[in-house]
Amino acid sequence: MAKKATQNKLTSHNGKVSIHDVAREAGVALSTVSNALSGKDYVRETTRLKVREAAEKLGYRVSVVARSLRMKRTFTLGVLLADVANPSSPDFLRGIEDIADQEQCGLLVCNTDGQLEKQLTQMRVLLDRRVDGLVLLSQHCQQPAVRALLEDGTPFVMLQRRSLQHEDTYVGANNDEGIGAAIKHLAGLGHKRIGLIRGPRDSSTADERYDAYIEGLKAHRLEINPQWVIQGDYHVKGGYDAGKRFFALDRRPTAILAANDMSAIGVMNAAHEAGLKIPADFSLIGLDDIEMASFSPINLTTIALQRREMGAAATSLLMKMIRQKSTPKPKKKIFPMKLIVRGSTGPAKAD
Amino acid sequence: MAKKATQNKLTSHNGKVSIHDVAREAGVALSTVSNALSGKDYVRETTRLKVREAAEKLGYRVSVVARSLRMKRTFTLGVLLADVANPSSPDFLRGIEDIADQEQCGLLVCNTDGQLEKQLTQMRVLLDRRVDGLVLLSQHCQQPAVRALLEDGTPFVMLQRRSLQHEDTYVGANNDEGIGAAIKHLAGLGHKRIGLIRGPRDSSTADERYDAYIEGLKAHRLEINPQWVIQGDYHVKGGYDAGKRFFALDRRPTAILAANDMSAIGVMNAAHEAGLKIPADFSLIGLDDIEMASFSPINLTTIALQRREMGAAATSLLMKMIRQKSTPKPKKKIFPMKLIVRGSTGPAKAD
DNA sequence: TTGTAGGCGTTATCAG
DNA sequence: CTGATAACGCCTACAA
Repeated sequence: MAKKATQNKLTSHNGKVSIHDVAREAGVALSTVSNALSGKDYVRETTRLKVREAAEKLGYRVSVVARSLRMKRTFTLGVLLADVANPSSPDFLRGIEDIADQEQCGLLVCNTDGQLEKQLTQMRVLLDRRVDGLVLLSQHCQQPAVRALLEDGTPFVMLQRRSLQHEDTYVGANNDEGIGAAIKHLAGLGHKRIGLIRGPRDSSTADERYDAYIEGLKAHRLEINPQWVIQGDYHVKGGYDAGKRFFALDRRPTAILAANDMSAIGVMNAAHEAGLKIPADFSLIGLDDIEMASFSPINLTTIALQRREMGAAATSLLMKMIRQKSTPKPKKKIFPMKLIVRGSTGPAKAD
Repeated sequence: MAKKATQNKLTSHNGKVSIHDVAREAGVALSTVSNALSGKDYVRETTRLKVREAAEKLGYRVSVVARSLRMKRTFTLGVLLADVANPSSPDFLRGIEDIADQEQCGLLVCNTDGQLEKQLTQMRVLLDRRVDGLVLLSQHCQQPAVRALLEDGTPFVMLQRRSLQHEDTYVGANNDEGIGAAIKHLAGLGHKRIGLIRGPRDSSTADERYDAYIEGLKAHRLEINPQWVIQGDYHVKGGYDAGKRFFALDRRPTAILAANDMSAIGVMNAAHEAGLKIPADFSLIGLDDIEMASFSPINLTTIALQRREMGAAATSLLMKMIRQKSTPKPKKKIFPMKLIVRGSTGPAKAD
């Protein structure tokens, strides 16, 4: 019995107070402290109280890292996104946080800048930290290297982006519906030439929206013209460039559907520079409904996305997967999109 | 010697492969694996290679949680901010991330929504996870309860907010300079009545800016009028309300200095609603220079803050504190502010 | 240069 | 109901 060195350890706490100290203070066994504090129902109330008092007095705080090691659960979720600075990211993040908070989980947030290499690095950072699950809000979700990392067994959800080649749990939005409503709105205003600024390549969402655009044009028997589809990048600059290219066309669209609000803002910048008025000279529709879209100098008609709700839904799904260790069949949840008509759309100019 | 149960453990890895497995695969001792992988220079190169190969083959990834427990270092930083969704937050976050990444640290990000209660909860979440350090980008930094948590010994930096009652390591901006330049600019344009939308209470930065505003007016011998100082909250809504109150004044300012760009946007919304033109009817200056400020429909004259640089500087300071365990004297780093003249300022209207 | 033997702070499993 | 004791996976003296 005298072999353990535990005894002399009892006195020396180098800064942090541990469960040992609480046990000693409360005059109970170490395991009792753990049981009492973690709310085991078989602990006598008086004991629990005694323990709690001791803990309080000593300023004891559990070490989540020790607990994580033991429980093989870190109570931490990893979030991978292209760019926090994109105005739509924080809303998703908030939704994720809503659930994480209520599940006592922390959030490890990483940016990938849309670069595969960075994404891999960040995924490793997350996995090495043994996060309980991953929320992927980033591109490259069908790259082999990414998939390899995903095979690791850590539960994950795709949010807003997905891999068409894999059956993953996914939360997205009904792009058909959103784009459809936008085109219907424009058609109703008499627009016959509708342009599209595409989202980045390697984005499933951008693909879906493109398809929905084509479908929408067909549905309203509008002209489909490859010149009216310009590649964007979800950023202002891309929208600006696309806008300039549109304006340079001889037969140019009377309405532009932008990949997202930031692209639409880019178009606004370009229009301003070119002396074109919106919606007098052409109509413009964004997508996302970021806060800024509603500011009166911008006043952008756009297709709203329920980002916070989507983030929360994805995280709920993730938590479910984490809880029931076994991976049942992947779930999908598609949120509605809603057209918000503001001041950037108006009747088509008579030709 | 036959008492240890280590041996039968060697075969059973329930999912994750551990350093044990690598040791066995490589035919070396467990500690050698650790040494080899963590780059100890006394490991023979051939051994290191052998180990690396084995690790690769088995798909071994270090468990940062186990390492954290052992090393008493989690390689994780906690970031506390009022709101990720505020457009200026992500830029700070990026700066923080720049350094964290290069230091192999992860970032645990929490929102407080400016609520003391939430801030305390989040701080506990962070501290329980034994983050190596804290970046505080949130209010309430002089509340006793917050200070108590800070006493815990975890290194921390104040970014953009600080406690005037405590000597903390702090990274901020030169508010005098920024506000001074703005007022000089307005005075130069002939403005004699300059209003201010104040930042939230309990914010040191808002206080500093208010002081700078008063100093600026004095320096240019301009009228100081309490009616021209309206409380805002750094949000659009607060700016909108303030704007309306300004417009309702009988003798109203010909120029408004907003607490931040979001407040300024709020004023723009209010002006639009009231049929007032900027800068024809009054001039407006924001503060932050968020990306949006440069978009042509907004085109806001503003005072730029080097957010990303500030975030990075704060984090560098923090890392330094973490490394040299001892807490030397707190450092301060003040960044310049720069007036960016755009289209929201113009000559004062003749009275 | 490599191997051995703790122990970091918890929780879980069993005996009492 | 409470109390020993063994892991969890890793790092680090110290010994060989």
